[in-house]
Amino acid sequence: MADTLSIATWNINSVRFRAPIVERFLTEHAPDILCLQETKVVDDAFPHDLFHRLGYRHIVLNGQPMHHGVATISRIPLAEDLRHDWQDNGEARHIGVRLPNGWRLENVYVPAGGDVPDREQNPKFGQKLDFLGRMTRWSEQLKDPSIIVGDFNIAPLESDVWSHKQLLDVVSHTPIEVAALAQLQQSHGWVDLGRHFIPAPNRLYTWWSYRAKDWTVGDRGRRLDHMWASPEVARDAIAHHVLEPCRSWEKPSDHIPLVTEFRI
DNA sequence: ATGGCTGGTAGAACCAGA
Repeated sequence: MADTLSIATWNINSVRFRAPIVERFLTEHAPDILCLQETKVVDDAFPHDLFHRLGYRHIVLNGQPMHHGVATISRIPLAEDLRHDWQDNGEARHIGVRLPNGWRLENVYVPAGGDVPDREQNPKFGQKLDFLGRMTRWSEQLKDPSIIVGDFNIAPLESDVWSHKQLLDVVSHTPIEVAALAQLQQSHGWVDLGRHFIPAPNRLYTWWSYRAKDWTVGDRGRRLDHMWASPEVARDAIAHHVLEPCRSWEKPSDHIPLVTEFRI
């Protein structure tokens, strides 16, 4: 009998503040595994009870005070794997696990990179590029069937942003970031599952700013969140969901969840 | 009109997100 595995990724912008919509998402969509970014909570204060109550008893954390933080939450057993500090500054931006079938699942929160797209004027932009460079060197060596998901903070394609022209100088869509992301993708032959299921130039966004009073007016979105798979894993991807309605839920995250279903 | 808002933490004329 064929079986399926569904994996979700969501930049939640505080897992504690967002508890009601996390519960709604898990109840309505029930992925097997949920990868969260920007949990904004130290591991000791993580809301384990919320997830246990919903049937998610396997949780692997990499949190820190105040900012950042990632968590991988599952109904099926997980084996904790490596956690990388690709920025080399102690921030909690990655956690890796192994799934029962041997796949690796990497949950990553790439740095935003500040405002100015120049590493001389803005050290955060340099850190973002260095993070991607270290990821690329890791990815080049990777042999195992793997899935990497999360908030990559880069919208690579013209159809990944509401205005290619107006965002060319805006961090997240600059040519230097797009080139760095392309190198990372090429280093393992990663399949971009979002564009596998919804090819360019179709519109595909995962983030809308909080600053607009109504996020749907003008639809000024960007595709910052991604799900990538090794070529052999991508062959088992059978469906992909982009859950835009979650952007209109009560006290929403500025990012929406993505879900991919795999045949296993 | 891509920063107009948001959350965490301190108790800010804060920081960070993107």
